[in-house]
Amino acid sequence: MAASPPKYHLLRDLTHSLPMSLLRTREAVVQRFREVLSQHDLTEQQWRVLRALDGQDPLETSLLAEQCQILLPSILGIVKRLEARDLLSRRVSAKDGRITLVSLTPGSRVMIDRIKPEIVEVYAQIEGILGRVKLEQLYGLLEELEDGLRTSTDPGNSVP
Amino acid sequence: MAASPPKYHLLRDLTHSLPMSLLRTREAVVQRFREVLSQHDLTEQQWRVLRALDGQDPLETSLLAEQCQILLPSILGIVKRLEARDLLSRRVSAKDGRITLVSLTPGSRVMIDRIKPEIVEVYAQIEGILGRVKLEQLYGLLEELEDGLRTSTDPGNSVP
DNA sequence: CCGAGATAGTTAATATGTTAAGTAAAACTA
DNA sequence: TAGTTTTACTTAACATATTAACTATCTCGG
Repeated sequence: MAASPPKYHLLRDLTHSLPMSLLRTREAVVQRFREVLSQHDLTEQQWRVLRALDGQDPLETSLLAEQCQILLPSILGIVKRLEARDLLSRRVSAKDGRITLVSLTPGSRVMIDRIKPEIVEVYAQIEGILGRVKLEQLYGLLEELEDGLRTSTDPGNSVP
Repeated sequence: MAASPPKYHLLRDLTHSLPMSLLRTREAVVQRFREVLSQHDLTEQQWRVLRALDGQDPLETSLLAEQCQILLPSILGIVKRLEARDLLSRRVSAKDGRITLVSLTPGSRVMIDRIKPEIVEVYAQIEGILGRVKLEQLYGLLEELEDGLRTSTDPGNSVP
């Protein structure tokens, strides 16, 4: 008979565990982007921040962090470093003194427009590998798993 | 008509970019494991190292790093910290003075056996969310994408 | 055996990731 | 409205990630 399916009651070998698979694939993907971004002296995270602000310009720090999937303490450093390079500006909200609004600068807008097409290129490469159908399928599965994990926090926590 | 498919010649909104999807899903998954591991004062990376050694005990540093998908400079610190806690031991290879062999200790073996079942539990939860079929499908797509990315390094690099 | 070149680790310097505390400015409540 | 609680950051402390430079061995061809 055909190869038996993996047995989940035992531990899969490390190489094929889900966290590792996700990590390895992500690393492979991000590597491509990093090659482009490093040419502009940007880290992947810094680009995420710039990208997030592009289009919804003044954004408060916590929303920015959430969209970038970066924790507040990390975002703080990233934003400060970008601010030091005149790629971001910050100001305290007039309505709420606790909120800090972050926005792009003329310099970063130019930079973003220069980088975008290169990034689009990378996406095209990736699509070329899996094909649009499988790529959409992958997005779907990832989202389904993520939603499932975030919904059913622990055995018994539907809606408080 | 139905919703039109995403247009890849434009940039997907950040939230739905592939690196972000992979990151978000991985974070959601890893979060579950972290909850277990933190009870044992282990980080995700430290557990990866212990898991990798479990079964193929004395392993040289670079192979360990490769299997854990962790770069050498990082592995070094992780190993040293675990060594300081008597969870790992290191010795220079007799045959090759450049190689450092890392192995588990009695203490870490006990610890691993105690943690394993809890980790298996988490895997069961995850499988329960997607179901075995979709989970396997996900593994397949991730692997296919990863292999594709690693193979076609750049437009033109089949075999050197 | 000798020196060039390849290997396996280490260091160093920065940038992030993570968790726990600490702070100032709202929003709430008695 | 004073006191309490919540919110949005900030700091601090420690663990990793990433790239580059450096060191001790090895391997090899001559």
